[in-house]
Amino acid sequence: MSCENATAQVLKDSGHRLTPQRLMILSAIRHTTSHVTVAQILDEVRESYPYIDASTVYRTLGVLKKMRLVSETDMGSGEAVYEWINQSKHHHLICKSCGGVTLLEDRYVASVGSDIMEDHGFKADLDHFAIFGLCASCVED
Amino acid sequence: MSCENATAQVLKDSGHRLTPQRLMILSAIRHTTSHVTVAQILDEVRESYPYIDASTVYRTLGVLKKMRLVSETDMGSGEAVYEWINQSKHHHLICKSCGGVTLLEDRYVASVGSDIMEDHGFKADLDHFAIFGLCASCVED
DNA sequence: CTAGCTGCAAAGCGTTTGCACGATG
DNA sequence: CATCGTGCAAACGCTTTGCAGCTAG
Repeated sequence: MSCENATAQVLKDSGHRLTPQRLMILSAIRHTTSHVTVAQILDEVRESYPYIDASTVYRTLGVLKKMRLVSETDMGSGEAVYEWINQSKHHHLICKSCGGVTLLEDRYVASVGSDIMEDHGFKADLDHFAIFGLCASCVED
Repeated sequence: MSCENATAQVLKDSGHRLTPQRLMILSAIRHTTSHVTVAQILDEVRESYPYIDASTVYRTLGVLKKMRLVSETDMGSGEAVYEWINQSKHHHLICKSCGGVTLLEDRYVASVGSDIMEDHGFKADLDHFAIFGLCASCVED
């Protein structure tokens, strides 16, 4: 039993159909440690099923987004990245120089959210943040 | 003497040419209280000079970005927004429901930057942040 | 004069949409 | 068997690029 089985059930229960394509897309998203692009999903799925179309991936991601099973983040310039929403919130530090991605625990950001709520009544969506900058090794240059 | 004169001098000093188009683009950016899109710049400049091309605007913005005179922010889905970089840092709260934009003072975010630097050696670029969520009035629905 | 800027046109990119066929429940 | 999902193709919107002519310094 693979780990995306539970998700399959959730999809089914919500009135969506379970197709091979969707299972493969699901698998591609869950079998990465962090975020994926549509291109990466396509590459992976095409290894076993070459006829998958980008529109199918986008439409499936649309469903998963609406069900809050995946998050979409625009990392600026170009493709959006998608990530499985799980219990342990985290964020990403993206180096503008080398493109490296570091995980950042939620505690760095969490307090900001409650401060904003208190002062502005604004319910900030801080589930997944992309923070740009220069990583430790690139900052030396 | 208009307020973009100083900028004109900076451009000149850095070896760039001062063209009427650039002056008009400069004016369009500075004469807004907050951020502008390329489309808005085009609209404004075309009122006095209808032949301006989008590529000219993009190229000028590229120069201004490289000189750190304007910041580019991807507010997700669609056009990037550009903003004059000035002394008073701030961020934007963008309501996903009504699209309203609220200014957020820098102090909410500033401490996060130093924390990240301390723990990860990552120099986060937090000059201008776009924070999505639900504004006070939309959160009630 | 001559490097750099412009407008035009076209291409590029990620994403969305219309449509008829096929599969799911 | 009715609906929903798919692949294909084409369109979309924002942005970038090649190019020949023009212009600022």
